[in-house]
Amino acid sequence: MGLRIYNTLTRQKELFEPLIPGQVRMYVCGITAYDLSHIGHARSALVFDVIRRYLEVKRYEVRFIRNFTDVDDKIIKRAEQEGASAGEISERFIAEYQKDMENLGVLPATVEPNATEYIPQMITLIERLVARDFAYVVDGDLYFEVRRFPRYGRLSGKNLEELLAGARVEVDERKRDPHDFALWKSAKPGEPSWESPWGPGRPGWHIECSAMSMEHLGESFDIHGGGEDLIFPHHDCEIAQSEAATEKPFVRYWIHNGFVTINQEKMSKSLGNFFTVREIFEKSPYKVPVTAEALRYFLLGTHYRHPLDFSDEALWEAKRALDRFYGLFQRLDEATAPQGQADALLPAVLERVREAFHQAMDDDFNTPVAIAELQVLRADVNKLLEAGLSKEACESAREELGSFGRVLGLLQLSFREWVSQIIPVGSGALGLTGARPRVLPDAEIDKKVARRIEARRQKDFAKADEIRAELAAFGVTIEDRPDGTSRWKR
RNA sequence: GGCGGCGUAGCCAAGUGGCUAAGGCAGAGGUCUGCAAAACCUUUAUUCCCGGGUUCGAGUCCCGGCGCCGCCUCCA
Repeated sequence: MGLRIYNTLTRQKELFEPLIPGQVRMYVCGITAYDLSHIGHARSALVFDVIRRYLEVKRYEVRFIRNFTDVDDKIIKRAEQEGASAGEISERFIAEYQKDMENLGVLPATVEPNATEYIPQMITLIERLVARDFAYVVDGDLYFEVRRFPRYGRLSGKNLEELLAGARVEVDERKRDPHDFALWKSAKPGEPSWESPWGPGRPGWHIECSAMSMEHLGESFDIHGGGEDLIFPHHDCEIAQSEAATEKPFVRYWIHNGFVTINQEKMSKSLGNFFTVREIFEKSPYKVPVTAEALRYFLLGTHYRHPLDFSDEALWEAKRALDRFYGLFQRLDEATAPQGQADALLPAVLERVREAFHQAMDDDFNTPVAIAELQVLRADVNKLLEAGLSKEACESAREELGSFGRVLGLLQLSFREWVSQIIPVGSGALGLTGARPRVLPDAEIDKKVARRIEARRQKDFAKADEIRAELAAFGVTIEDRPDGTSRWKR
């Protein structure tokens, strides 16, 4: 049984076979660094993070490149607005992005190149296109001539005639075809520029990804990914210029993630309907690891190719679902059945889930099903725990859940970490109606819980209930054990 | 206008020809408990937007509607 991946190029799921057995070379289009990242960017990063992790679980050696576009019209514009240089702007937002990704638990890529560090490679690539007569100059700008590349538009399923019918293309009379795209733009006053055979200027957007991917992965590689809005024109242009230059197939598997929407509409800068990753963390009543995990669980709960509607309510629903896993972890930590009456049943339960989990992930990275299998495992382990699991069995169950979780970047915290992660009173918490509960230090809670245990021992239930209500006001919930002791959580 | 996608329970979301339509959240009843909480058990879609068709058999394939969304311009 092998991994099957939906390939945008062929519009079907295909058995994954890397060019070099045992190795995977993948490139994902990263961000243009001119502003804070929103949840849509987070989704893309997370999806490819999980794909990368799963490929590694499948024992592939993965070489994973995720780039930054650090020169571009929007960066230049922002730099003008702020009286800074384009380099300062891109540097700043690359750092902000790295911080968001770290908070989200997105693993660093093997190489995270900045476009401006690859100008010579871009120039070399463009020279090859010029030599092969795929490029022409107009007023110092260099264009790729799409008519010379008959397969242009194949990835997006478009052809030039149909594209022309769409009246949205602003026709530049100087170009031979409206869809010819810039490989090199001549410098305008005040703009960042580099020397080139065509005069000082800067690269077009598409050429950077071709140059960086080829530099790090070779002229043909396995996986190229990005958001589905990049299919056209960006990825079609990449294919055209790369294959025109090399005469080799550029990429074997094209993977595109669906959008995050707000009220069913694409989340985007231009519509202004976006949440930044930063504000999710800032407004969350929980500390970073817990918020990150809730966001991850939420984002992976929908298949990566489908649209996903974001709402704070849905986010906290994910948090509640995770609470149940961590509740199980708490009980597994306690492991109160030395005789382990149900131990013998555990291996079969684990084996079944192992199988189902991998089957789900092998089917085009079906994380919703994979998560559902973890939920089934959670329920199964709960049942066995009730029947009696030894300390060793509890540990192996916990370990197994952790190792499945690791693939998705979930379930890596301890119960204590999960549950002690409320942030003290702040401004209105995102999505939490009413006042945020004040936070009581653990020691205070332990003291009150001890007093309550004593009250219960003396059958002073009025007092016990009073203490419980008091704690509830601080967002602390009590669970009494059969042996008269109590555990708490918030 | 061209190309593509989606429409499954109160909500979210898998399933793309065949056992009883996964799983989560929310709800109801029960076991447990001093009462709770948590957990567990039971329960919540005779039915998958609508209408035809193919098939022994269809959310699943085909045709025609309706609704929503995306790409065709920068965009994860």
